Amino acid sequence: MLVYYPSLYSIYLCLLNFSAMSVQLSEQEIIRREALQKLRDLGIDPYPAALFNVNVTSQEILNNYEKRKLDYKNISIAGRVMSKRVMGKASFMELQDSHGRIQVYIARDEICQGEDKTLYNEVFKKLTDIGDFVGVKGYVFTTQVGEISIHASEFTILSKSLKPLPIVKTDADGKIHDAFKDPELRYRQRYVDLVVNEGVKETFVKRTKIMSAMRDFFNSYGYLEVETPILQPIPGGAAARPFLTHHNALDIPLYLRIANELYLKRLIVGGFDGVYEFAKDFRNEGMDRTHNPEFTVMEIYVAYKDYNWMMDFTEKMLEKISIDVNGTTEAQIGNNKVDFAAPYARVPILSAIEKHTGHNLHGKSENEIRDIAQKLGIDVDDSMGKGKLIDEIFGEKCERHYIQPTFITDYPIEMSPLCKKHREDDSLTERFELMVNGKELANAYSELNDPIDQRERFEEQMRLSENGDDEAMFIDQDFLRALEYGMPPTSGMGIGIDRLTMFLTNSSSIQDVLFFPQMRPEKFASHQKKLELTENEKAIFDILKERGRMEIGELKELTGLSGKAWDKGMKGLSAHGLAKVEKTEEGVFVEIVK
RNA sequence: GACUCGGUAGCUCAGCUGGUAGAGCAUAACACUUUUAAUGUUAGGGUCCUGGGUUCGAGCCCCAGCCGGGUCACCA
Repeated sequence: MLVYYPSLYSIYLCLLNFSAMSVQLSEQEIIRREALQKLRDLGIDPYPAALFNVNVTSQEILNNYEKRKLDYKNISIAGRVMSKRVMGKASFMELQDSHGRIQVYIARDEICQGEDKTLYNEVFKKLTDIGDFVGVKGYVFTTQVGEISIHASEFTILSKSLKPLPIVKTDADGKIHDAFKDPELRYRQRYVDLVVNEGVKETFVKRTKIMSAMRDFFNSYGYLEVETPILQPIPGGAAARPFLTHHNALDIPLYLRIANELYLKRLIVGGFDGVYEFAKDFRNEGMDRTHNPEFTVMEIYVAYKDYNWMMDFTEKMLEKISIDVNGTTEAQIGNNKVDFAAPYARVPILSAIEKHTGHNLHGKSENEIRDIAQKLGIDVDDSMGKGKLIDEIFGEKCERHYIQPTFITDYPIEMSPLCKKHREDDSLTERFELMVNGKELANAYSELNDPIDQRERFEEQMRLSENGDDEAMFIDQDFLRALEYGMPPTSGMGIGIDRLTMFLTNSSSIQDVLFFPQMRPEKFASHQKKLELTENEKAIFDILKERGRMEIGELKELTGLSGKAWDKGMKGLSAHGLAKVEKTEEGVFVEIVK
């Protein structure tokens, strides 16, 4: 996108380049920069280059020390200082490494064996801040109040932190105080969220485990993990609005993929038994608690299978993933307890509708269905075909009832242009969606491999497109050519990784399972070197320039500014360092600063 | 896109239907060699999101905007 607008692009780079501008520092940031200089003055590099050997993690110590005390006589550990409690000649600090936190005991005469106590008195007590990375060597012991701790014999600064972290404290009852929970700050500064909020890392570790459990499952069947293009000349495989970009050398438009289905099927045409891809897809649509413009979908295609086989496969997969990740098939999702143990109920969509509305739609015409939808209180319009109407009815009246994993099967043909017709009813397709907690989790077909039927379905999509449906699919001629060479009967399945992660980590927002959810770019205060005065500031400055120094009331009078405008103007001028207010016995004077 | 809630110190938040900006933690200084939300004493720290308006006077009221959350709509 940016290449279309070079001027915007340069403005954007300018915004990003905020570090070059002077930034106002808080008191605490200034103090930390001073500490940095003092360390250097003491001959200590606050950012040493050498590696620091670590031979244990906090978790290992806390788990194993009681059982194997002798193994922890000579340990070396590194991490961030998360709290400091100084008590004269001895102190405690909490050290946080990638696995957790452990308390460290630092006694002055232990880390300073000789006469020189600088390392303790200055470096540790005064120049070490919360957030600094430090290395500690020593042995593990248990304090009088029973906390497993490290007794430090050596203390090393590994990296100085210049920006104070939010302080989150947990009291004796486990109650969290001053939690860092402003969503904007948490998502924009995920690094801080990860450091100070317990449990955030765990969500992301689980996300990765979900993907590796899934990968293991597929690999155990011998299926091949592949990569297909993200930049596509025709965005196919789903109905959605794509992002558009441009390739300079080829001078062609390219789309960011909305799905990878058509490419994976080409690989089945090419002779692979099973292929799968964890794909970042991109859709240029609204954002909310469950939608991010880029998201991850796993799609898998297996030759010589149908959607019945895929249901068995999918439920086995989810059962395994749930156990691998959470140690149980049960998952708490909001107020619901969901059990991922196979097998799952299988309900044809028309039966689901009959059950929850009392209307049997089998063999009903489009108009009859439209009447029923209206009776059910659903907004309908003439552009909606049979498939869309059924989808609406299901979405409004049925979807929310399927809390436990349930395969909803046999969708109407109009909604599924890439799916094979049902073997028993050609108004339906061999498709299922897996519903969990009232939401769609996975979608699968017996893939359409009849090239002539596929061409007709695409042409039907084109007619929809001409009727104004801007999400109808494009015709992908190369994909049709591939099908004409022949694709074996194939079943394919796609599953939303973000949504699955939300379910298995009980997260209510997609932003909680994405490290960096999309946000409007942050504006950084830009204190340009070139001063630009506001109208108010100028009015005051122009008068003051003439006189140099004058009584404040008189100056205000002369400017003719309102109280607020005057106040803003004066504040602005002092902030720029152009004017100074001085209080003397004769009164209050404003002076221009040279 | 609509509605709604919020934006005040580094962080978490108070702020009386308008009158000199507050607390806790954090920070600085002093004391303290097994503490643990360490403690005690003292001190400093503010573009009250931005811009207008009303007013003698606005963190507070009015208008416009920016950013975020929630709900709904659109959308798989």
